Amino acid sequence: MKYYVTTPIYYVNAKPHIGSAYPTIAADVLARWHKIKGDDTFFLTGVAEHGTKIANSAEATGQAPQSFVDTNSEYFKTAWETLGIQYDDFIRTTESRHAAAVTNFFKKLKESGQLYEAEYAGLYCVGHEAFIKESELDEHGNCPDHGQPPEKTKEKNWFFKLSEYGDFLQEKITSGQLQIEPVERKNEVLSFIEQGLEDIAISRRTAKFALPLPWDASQTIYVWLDELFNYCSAIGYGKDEAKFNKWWPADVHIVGKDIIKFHCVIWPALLEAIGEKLPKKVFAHGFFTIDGQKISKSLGNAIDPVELSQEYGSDAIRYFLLRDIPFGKDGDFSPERLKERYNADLANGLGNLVSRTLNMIERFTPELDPDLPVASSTLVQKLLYEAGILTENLDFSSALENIWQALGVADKWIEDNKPWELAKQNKTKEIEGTLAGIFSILVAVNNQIAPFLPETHAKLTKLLEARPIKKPQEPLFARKS
RNA sequence: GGCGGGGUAGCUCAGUGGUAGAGCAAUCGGAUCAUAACCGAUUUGUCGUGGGUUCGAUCCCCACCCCCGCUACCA
Repeated sequence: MKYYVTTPIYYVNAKPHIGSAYPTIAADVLARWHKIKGDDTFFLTGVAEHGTKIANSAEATGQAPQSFVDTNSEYFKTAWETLGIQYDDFIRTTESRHAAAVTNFFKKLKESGQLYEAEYAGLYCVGHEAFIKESELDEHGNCPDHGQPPEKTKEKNWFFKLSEYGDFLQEKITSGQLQIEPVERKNEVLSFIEQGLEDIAISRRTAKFALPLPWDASQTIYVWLDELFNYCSAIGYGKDEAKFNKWWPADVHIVGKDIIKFHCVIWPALLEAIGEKLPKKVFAHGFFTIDGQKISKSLGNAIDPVELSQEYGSDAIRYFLLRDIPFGKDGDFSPERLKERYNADLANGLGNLVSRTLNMIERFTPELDPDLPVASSTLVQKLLYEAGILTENLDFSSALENIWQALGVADKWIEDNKPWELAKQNKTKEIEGTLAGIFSILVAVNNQIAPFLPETHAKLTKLLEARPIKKPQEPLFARKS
């Protein structure tokens, strides 16, 4: 089986923050899970580098746009490396492979007969140097940022006949050929489609730092469409047909809930227009607040995942984000909560269990051969088996909950059998039975945590495979006070 | 305004027509192999407000209050 998973491509105007790390970690876990399972897996992430905002930001720092995005995209690569993200490809929309693919894509679109030229009437804000939505205006009808009324402007653009795709999309979504999860988001998309779709302008006249429309040099390609196409350009669309056919369609696009319409309406309609298959699933994750407040530049409360993982380790960040907030729902991120989880689950839970188990084996039963088969707990087997299914269904928090319940079974088992008492009575056989059983739970748990906590998995594997078995020199997770 | 989701222990949430549960936090006890970690017990709740149906509602109905999302072309 092949498995193709993508993240959104992040806008390099800002540095990576915890919010962009979130879907990236989720995608990484999924990709690792499928790789372990033996699926032929491709995990794509990347950055979006075109647009007027980028051009303006570059100008503000006195750089050429290209060198600006060259610098900024590196921040993302560094952040992902720190967080243990093992992507298979990292696409940048300013790469020539992307530009070439997008050009092909637009030629195909034009040939499809789904494009036409028309006037686009909109509210143009001079301060923004861009069109502004009516809903964005303040109560006086002014631009909230620039305090002046926008001009009603018309410009000639190329349009895509999105309005003709309502029935098509509805059918694909309700039939499940295009899955949208969680279900709230699916309903949202369906109700949006029911209101009637309008055609969309796919080119711009005033945008800066964007790809040219292949047949009309006065227009640039609407950057959103340029960006959406990354999912295809990265896997060789129009260039390496074998590669493209191997991976497309995507098995899942992981996206933020703010961009579902681009992914669930515009994107599938465009794909249909050029005769390509639709992605199988779009999964929208929720947003989180920081200490109950929205993440915003003006509050300056954006959290740098690199700094955070220097304090707690990247595995702890991965664990926290996926365990504490059900994937698909909104949540809150606070340093206190992270510490609580870290201490309760990682230090006291997993770390301490490993420590006490290996220590007892070293002290009481150094002769124990843990590679001999033992009767294992059926409860643990069930919990871990379900954890696998939950992971595959992107229910990461429940999967981790199951795994941690298995750890609880092990702790209880130790408590019930009290190996230290048996040791006083020299009941070696009994101790061996208990400790071998606990050890087998650790082995099983270690396998299940591999996609979530890759660093810990590597450390624990070393500990569990060492012969003779020794207690860890350093705690897996040192408690934080 | 329209459509949709939600208001349950300090926190995050689950839940059913018969007067409420989990995890974390807190308190007490046990244990001592372990990262003062582990195990057990316990506490707290007018289950948003006011009505209604019912023998009985947190769960059904009505009204109201509050919060959140969507209501397209900034990405």
